[in-house]
Amino acid sequence: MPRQPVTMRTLAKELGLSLSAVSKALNDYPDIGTETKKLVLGKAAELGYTPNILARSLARKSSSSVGVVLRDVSSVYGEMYKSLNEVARRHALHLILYDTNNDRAVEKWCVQNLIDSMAMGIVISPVSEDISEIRESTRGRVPVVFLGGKVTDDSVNYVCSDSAAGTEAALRSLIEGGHRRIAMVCDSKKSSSRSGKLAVYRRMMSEIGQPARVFFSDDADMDAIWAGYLEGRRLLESGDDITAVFVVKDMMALGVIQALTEAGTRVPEQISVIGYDGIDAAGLPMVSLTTVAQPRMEMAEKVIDILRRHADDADAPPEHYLALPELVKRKSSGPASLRI
Amino acid sequence: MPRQPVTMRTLAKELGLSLSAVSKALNDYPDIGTETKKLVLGKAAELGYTPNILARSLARKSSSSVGVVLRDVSSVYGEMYKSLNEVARRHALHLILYDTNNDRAVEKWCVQNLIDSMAMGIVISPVSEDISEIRESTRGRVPVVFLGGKVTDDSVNYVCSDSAAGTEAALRSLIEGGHRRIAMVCDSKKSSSRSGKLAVYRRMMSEIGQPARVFFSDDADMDAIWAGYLEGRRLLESGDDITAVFVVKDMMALGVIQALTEAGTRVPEQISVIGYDGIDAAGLPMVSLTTVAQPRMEMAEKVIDILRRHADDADAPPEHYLALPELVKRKSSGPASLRI
DNA sequence: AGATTTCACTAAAGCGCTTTAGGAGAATAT
DNA sequence: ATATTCTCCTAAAGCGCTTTAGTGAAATCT
Repeated sequence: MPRQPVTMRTLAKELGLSLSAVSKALNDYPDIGTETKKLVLGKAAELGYTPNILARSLARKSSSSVGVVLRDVSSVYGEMYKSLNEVARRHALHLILYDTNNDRAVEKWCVQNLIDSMAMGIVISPVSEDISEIRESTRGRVPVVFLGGKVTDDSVNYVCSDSAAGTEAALRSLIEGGHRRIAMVCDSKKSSSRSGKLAVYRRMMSEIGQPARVFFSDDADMDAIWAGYLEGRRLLESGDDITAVFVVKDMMALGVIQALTEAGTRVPEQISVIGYDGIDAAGLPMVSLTTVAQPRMEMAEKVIDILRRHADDADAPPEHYLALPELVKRKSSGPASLRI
Repeated sequence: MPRQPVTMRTLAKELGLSLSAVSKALNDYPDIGTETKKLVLGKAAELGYTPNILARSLARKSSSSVGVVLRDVSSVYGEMYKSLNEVARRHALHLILYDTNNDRAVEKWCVQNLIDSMAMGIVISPVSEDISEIRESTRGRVPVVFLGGKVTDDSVNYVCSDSAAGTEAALRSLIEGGHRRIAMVCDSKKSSSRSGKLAVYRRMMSEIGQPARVFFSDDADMDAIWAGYLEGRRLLESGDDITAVFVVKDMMALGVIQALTEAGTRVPEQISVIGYDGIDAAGLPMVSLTTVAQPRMEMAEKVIDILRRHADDADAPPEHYLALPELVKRKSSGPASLRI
């Protein structure tokens, strides 16, 4: 028999109490008797009462779910979802995950939907650096945290890894390994310079008295691994006798490696490769990519943290968090002395 | 100025109509005038009205969000999320994704939460094959589709790949490539035999007059890649002169390959390896694992399909869908003649 | 012309919960 | 003894939408 759901009304009836008394007991209000509270809680446990989240959210005008809007769930940020989910669960929050597939229209739809579901917050890795539309539709209604280096507008909340520090760590490890002719492979001119990776590279190259050797892949729509592959080939054809290369994205780094090994260049014996992101695949034994990994749990915690603070106080000042990434050394890089 | 949200009441006031008229206009009811409908729709567009999803769901007693409860989001089913999300969006559905981390308590919490949010449906890759608890809490309240081969109880809905067909395709390709001494690596005794993979293997081995060479890794809590690694070593130590191996999970296959290459056995020249699942990583150039890939889009469509049908009609009979997987040949397998 | 049907709309209850204002009774103060 | 404060509870409005029952006017039928 499909007994019908037990609501607050059921509890109230059973105990001869008013609805408000039950509500107060369940929500730890101050003006409720200790005895009554016990009674209500007992009955609730007995009847297996669980609050209807929808009704509660509607009445409270804010739900307990946060929207996660990603350009591509099969990216680092998708992999960060696991951490995000765990942190969220600890705070009894629910995550609604959207993959916008890099489509601004879809992105807008997702954001609107989240607003209409009275989401408690939105974390988003936006399609474009132009976030005016997102700001427009979320305007004051719901706190937003931008994820990843795409947005570093100080008037909004954002969490990303400190790419300057990460880049420096990667390059320093190469330089300390004796490398001098170090190339850099970037995805897009804009994002690499905005995040500071490019600037750090330029500075460090000039510090060791080397020219900057930068390879740009500016075709946004290309598969990252394939983009990396093309740049790997260009790098080989450049004629520069490069001994190491720093790639701004792991996926592209895999493409670079592919191009190198295909041309008979051994990694890391002839050329060391370091990526950036710390994707799961980098850790596979047959991949074993040295990479600058982002501290996922830390970032996830910070995201939820900021969201909660801004949910409590709509006028809280914008917050920014730069997580310190960690260089994870694997088999794709080594000292320059490996060279024959 | 943070103008306050425009609701149906706003529209009604502006147009001098009743709330119900507005609702009917927006929801395509039959008993509403064509003119009025136009007026309402026009005003709605003008004021940028969007319905409050929470209120709607509460009133309708069913929401437009489906819960996706996965044992591990970084598995094949996590990778299927992208497809699921796309199909869902086409039907204006929202996906709430949970990672249970293989914990039954967490799983229960997730399911309960979905019920309390009046989810329109739940798709779940359950922690355990004992789904009594799940059935108990969802009992009639919400349609559930089980994902993956763990559950094949005909009294519930499930969608998974036809592992018998997949296994047959993999083994046939090996046999046609001239292989005879073919081993099989399984994760757990139960799941491999329940899904039929083991039976097919046994049958096909006997058909070519070969003994079954099965390696079980029964430690459930082990990292799949490491589990595969161990079985790979056992396989080498077995002394059997094996030329090919079929592994029931891609992640384990990667471990097997790792063990083989580490021992100086070349893949596929000396031993061919075929996995099962079709995870993204299998397609990476440096991995290039031959695998039995599940048709994600097709399965996603079927899942949503079943859910929708059962949401409309609570008494619809249970449905089962076996998707035909496809053998994707890559560099980890080849004909036996490669052997020196 | 009167009875019946159809059309297009409104009123009002309800979904399950929160929250504000207020009230009865007991405890303390004057 | 009355006035004041607490304490614990209730009543009722409200969140934004859906949906059933009902109503007056126009259209159709006999």
